[in-house]
Amino acid sequence: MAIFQKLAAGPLAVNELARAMPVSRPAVSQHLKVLKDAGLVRDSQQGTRRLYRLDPEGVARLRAHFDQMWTRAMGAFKQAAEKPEEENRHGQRRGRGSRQKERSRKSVH
Amino acid sequence: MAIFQKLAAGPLAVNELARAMPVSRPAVSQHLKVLKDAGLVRDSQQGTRRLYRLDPEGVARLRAHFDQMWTRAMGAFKQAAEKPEEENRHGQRRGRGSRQKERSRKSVH
DNA sequence: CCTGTAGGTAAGTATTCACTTACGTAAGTA
DNA sequence: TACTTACGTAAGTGAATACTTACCTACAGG
Repeated sequence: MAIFQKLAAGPLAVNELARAMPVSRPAVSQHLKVLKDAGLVRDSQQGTRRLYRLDPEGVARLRAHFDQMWTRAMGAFKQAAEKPEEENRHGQRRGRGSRQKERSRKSVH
Repeated sequence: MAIFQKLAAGPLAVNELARAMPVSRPAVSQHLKVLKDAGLVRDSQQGTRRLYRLDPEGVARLRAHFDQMWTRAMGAFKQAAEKPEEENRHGQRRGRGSRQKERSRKSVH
């Protein structure tokens, strides 16, 4: 997020980013790779340096994704608050005499 | 996030959540604790069970936080795109003859 | 009371993460 | 051609995370 926010101010080379942060340059490179894979930044060769900048499209996509999540969450929530019937007071019975003491799924150890 | 989204559909007890997930009940409890500390969910005793539901206020706060981030980022970005002068073509010179081979800050090991 | 269901918490462990150092390569520059 | 700056990537490592099992307490019903 720190990198993301710095890039918001304009394109920067890896070195410039790294110099303004408490971590090494390779660390920054690795973060940039993740951001790039996520489509949040783009890079361009610029002589021997490599300029990174935000990718507005990717950012917009992510933002939309979150917005949808909040909206969905609050929408469904409000709806559930209006009719507090249903969705409750059920579901305790276990599969008929299943005596297991709360076992895990998964776990193969 | 999975828990969050399930809760969006309405209040649920820990058991009900856990049954719908690939992890154990205690794991769910721990996540709920984190969500609660973050102000995203609230809980209420209901007989022997404990119902968890989203906390609209906390959710709204987080949402606002993100919105602000997107807005700031894109705002600054757009502004920087309009005047592509400055903010570039500078910053390569190192402190005059500093011969260190790229050292780290931090690292005390 | 005694028993069974619900659920929080402690302790231990495997997995994931974020960094670091060490190299290796490309592009400008003398 | 040799040197230097800028970067990416591999390998290794410590710390943080996300689980698991094992307990322990609270409430509800017979």
